[in-house]
Amino acid sequence: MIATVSADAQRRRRRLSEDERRAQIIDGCIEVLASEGYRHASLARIAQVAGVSKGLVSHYFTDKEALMEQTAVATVGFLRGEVGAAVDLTTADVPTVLRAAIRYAARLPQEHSRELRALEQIAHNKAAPRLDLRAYEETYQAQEKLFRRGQQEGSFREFDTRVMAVTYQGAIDTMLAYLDAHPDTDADAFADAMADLLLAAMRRP
Amino acid sequence: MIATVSADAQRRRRRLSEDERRAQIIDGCIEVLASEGYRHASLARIAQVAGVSKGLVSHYFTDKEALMEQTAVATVGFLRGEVGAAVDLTTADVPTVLRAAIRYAARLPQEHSRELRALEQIAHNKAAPRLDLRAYEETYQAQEKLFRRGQQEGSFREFDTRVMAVTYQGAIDTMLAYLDAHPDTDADAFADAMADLLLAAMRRP
Amino acid sequence: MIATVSADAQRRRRRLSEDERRAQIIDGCIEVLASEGYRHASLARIAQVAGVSKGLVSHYFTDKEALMEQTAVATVGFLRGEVGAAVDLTTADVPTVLRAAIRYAARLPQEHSRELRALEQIAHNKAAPRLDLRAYEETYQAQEKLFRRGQQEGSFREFDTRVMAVTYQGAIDTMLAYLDAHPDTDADAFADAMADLLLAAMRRP
Amino acid sequence: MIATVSADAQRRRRRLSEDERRAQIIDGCIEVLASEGYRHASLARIAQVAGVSKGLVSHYFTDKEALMEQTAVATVGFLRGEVGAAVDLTTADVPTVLRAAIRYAARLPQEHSRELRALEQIAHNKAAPRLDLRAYEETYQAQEKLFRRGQQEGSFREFDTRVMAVTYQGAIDTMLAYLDAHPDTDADAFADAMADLLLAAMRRP
DNA sequence: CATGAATGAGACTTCATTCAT
DNA sequence: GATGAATGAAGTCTCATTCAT
Repeated sequence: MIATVSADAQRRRRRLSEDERRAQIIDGCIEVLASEGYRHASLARIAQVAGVSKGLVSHYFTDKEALMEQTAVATVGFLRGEVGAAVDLTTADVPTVLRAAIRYAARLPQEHSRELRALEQIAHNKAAPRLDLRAYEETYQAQEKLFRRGQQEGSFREFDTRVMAVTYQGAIDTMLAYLDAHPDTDADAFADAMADLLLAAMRRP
Repeated sequence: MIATVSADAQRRRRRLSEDERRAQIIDGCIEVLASEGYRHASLARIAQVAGVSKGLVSHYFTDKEALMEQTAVATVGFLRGEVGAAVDLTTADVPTVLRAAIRYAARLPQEHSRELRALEQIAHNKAAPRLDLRAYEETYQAQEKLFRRGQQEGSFREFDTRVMAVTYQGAIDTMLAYLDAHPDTDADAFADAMADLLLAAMRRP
Repeated sequence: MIATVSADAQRRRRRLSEDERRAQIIDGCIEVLASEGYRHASLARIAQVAGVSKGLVSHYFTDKEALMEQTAVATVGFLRGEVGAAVDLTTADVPTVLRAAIRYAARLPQEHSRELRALEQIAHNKAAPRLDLRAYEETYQAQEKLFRRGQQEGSFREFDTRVMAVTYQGAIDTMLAYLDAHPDTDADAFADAMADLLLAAMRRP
Repeated sequence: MIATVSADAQRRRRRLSEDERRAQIIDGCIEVLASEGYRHASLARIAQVAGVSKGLVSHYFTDKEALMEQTAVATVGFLRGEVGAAVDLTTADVPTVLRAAIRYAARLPQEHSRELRALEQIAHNKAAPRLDLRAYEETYQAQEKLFRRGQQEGSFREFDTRVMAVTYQGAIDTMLAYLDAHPDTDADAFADAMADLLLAAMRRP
């Protein structure tokens, strides 16, 4: 949970700090996006789920677009923190890093399905798709850097790192959606198998 | 082009068969989705672009959701036909089939960017995500069948075919989006490189 | 009455020509402005009084500002036509023209109180007051031309024609408001008395 | 300035007397009305300009209408005081009084443009137009009394004093608006010319 | 006394859908 | 069959007013 206030949503006219209210509204926004989709994510519905009046949402967020954007930023930051805390990108060798990253990613749908779904809803419905492209570009570059390190360390063969980054990211994203849609799947096993496949694609023969 | 009626869209009150009308409207729907996005795809705008009255759209399609669904079905069928015509799934050995399939897919964004974008818009805005799951399930099973054939033929090593299918499909989908967003990329080279990577993941060492 | 459709306002889903609908809506707008003031002239109220749905108002008029502007233009044109038909500005000598104009103006509050009030409401609440200034400037110049003709014809003494125009117009406008607020007043007598006063101010002694 | 507190508007939580607070808020109200118009005169904006919280405005004034009405009353009283102090209505002969009054009025747009504009905004947006009528009635009667004195003193000819009062007041009001809209005009010269015209209308030939 | 967070009614506008022509 | 005028529900946003602090 990003916000821990949802339990008290019933009370009337509680006075909260600006940050608490923003978190509460953003949490409601995530909830509606995740469970009902962007189509039904009206400000009225979000306010209702957040346990807050419509007017208050408009008071804290200039307009709907701003709310969505800030929700996305907050959620990305939150997830990045979770992943970052779990995966050490620097010390280990690259195959180990990738295995850990894939394994960790595979657990996200179980623990943060809500946030993942909300993010996806925002990403595919926002007016300005340029931010998306930029965000992906950064991700690709970070991954390419990692792949090149693997190549320099000798564990990876030569391949086009950009193509690999697109392949890798596509596999991960699709795995997240698949695991979210099939909760009975053994996520760790699935992740390990996918890591095997991807590493087989990269490893020096 | 799915429909070949767009040229005549100007003419007024042409008497067309039901199928022609549906195709005309679906083509307008694709056009608006691809160039203006789901947000701006009102029935009025679709009718305008299709060169048809609003009332006629409602006459041929129960409601907006039905129009979107039928547009998706028609477009998927169309694309599947295009790919199927180009790739012979039976005679060649599996690695060759996959190379050809990936290469062909990579050319889709150039030739059918409109249809791909429209499909994406529908997929991420539709009310019922179940169709997606079912459609994907069929695709996964077809791919798994292919992978198992490769394993039986001896060209592929043992691996979890479901995980491979998810990996493979994710890579392809992401490639399509990447090539659509980066039109200057050499699609054939990109496809070949990705085929190398995926086959490296599958081949017997 | 500008529009003659108000009687049928009850019927449902009558299909009218664009011009008739515009006139119907403009008539409703005038009615609300005159009887309830700009404050209460919401699109919803106007639609209700016009016997039309809210949506139709938005269909025929881009936004509220456009509705108000077109209502003003239509009403000014209507009143100008009424006055123009009654007063011949060219043949008679200037004092006679002014007497006739003042007398005619004094009758407006009886016959077109609604239109006068509506115009006033729009004039004092519109966003761009520049049009007002321009409109008044034109009026002043037309009056100055008339006053100069009187001076050349020898019936008027020398005076500052701009100051006289401001005085004259202020007197007329105030008379209209006064007669509208005091319907029992004998409008013709009032007009004649005011014409006497204003002509006394202008006549060669 | 009606209130002399605006300089201190910055200070926080100053403890002021009730009257001082009211004056402070009324001054903010005038300021917003004059510079931004009734449309933008929300209580929030008025409170902000007055350097006071929204809640305090509601605390001192029952509702928005009451604030507007009291602002109008205070401003009218203020302006009347200014004029009254400058023009001696009793000692001098009537033509002299009128000349002085018109001249003084002509200076108001320079010195009290803010108050005049605010008053105009309130007058044209208030719910109850009855106050206006009553206020005007008093003004008319005072002027008629003056005109009758002029007739008794022999300087004025016989004329309908009510018509003259309406004419006179309309001329003055329009002059004020004209001078406010055309600041480059020589106000004294304009006033003298208008006094000439109005006195010509009244004087015994 | 004073604040400003919070509410909720209502304004404008868009649009899927209906139906007279 | 085909049109597009008309409807009305829903959405976003504003703001006068209330009330916990």
